[in-house]
Amino acid sequence: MVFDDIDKRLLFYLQEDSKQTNKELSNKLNLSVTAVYERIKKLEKSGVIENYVVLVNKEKVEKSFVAFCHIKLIQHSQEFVVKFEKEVTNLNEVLECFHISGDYDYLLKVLVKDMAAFREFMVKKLTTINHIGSTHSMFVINEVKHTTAINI
Amino acid sequence: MVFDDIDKRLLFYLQEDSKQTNKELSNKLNLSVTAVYERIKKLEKSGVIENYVVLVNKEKVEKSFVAFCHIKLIQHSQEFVVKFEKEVTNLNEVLECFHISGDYDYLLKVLVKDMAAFREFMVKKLTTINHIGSTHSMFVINEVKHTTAINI
DNA sequence: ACTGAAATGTCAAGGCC
DNA sequence: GGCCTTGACATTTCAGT
Repeated sequence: MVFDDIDKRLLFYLQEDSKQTNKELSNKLNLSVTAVYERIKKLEKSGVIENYVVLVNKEKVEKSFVAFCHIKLIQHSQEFVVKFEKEVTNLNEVLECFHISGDYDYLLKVLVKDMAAFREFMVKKLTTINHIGSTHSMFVINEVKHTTAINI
Repeated sequence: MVFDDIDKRLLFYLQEDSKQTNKELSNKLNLSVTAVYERIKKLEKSGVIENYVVLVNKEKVEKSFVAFCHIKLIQHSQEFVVKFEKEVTNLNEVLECFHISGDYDYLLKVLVKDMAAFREFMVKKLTTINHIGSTHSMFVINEVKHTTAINI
């Protein structure tokens, strides 16, 4: 699918605030409401717009502790990898999991209440997954920037 | 603010799909439309619901390359830190930036088109920021899990 | 928290560059 | 092909209970 400048601006606005009405967007883009509507539908159908979601303030729901965990597997056979990835995906404390280059195999972003909850998570959940060799955790002291908006 | 089970379920649904109508939500929660409406307003006012956004498919907009960059500063005076954090925040390739514990000071999540674009980003943007000591980059081979939904 | 009603928004149809 | 106007229908929002 091909974007023009209007599509890019539209995506910019929607990534900032998806609750704007088509009327508000039509004013910003100097278009009719229907034109905006049709462009959005096209972006949804083509899969560019993947989803509409609410972002929740993690402090307000008592999930203030963010950690990144490096993980190395013992072995890298297809079977082990698939199983590990599936089990990690099922952990709701794990918001993100990436297979990465470098000394470790995976990088996980973990969100829990506090350090005690993190310890609990490591001992009772993460390290009970088989085939994990070593782990190395880094704790977030401060979140400097965090956006879901892609610059298009 | 105190949540009951209904609020938690409501947040679960909204974190999955914020485009559901209050009517659909009222069915799932066995409430009236207005009750749902009022609960959502309360969650917005209290700041639990931070924002409504569109999530864009990064492959579809030619941003398929994700890297994590560790950064160490030369010095850690207030002045240097503030300036570094401000400049990093202004880089649109940087989606996330965390001040972290461990060998490095910061961890950045960078999103660009490809390896060539990443090189460009490092040479022309990131390393032109003053006071950066050393960097260490890790490349994402595969995204195993990525969600914005917090388990409440 | 519910009902009911006004205000507002979404979306389809048809016509015009 | 993309844009506009119109109008029907759905949803949001708010007052009263």
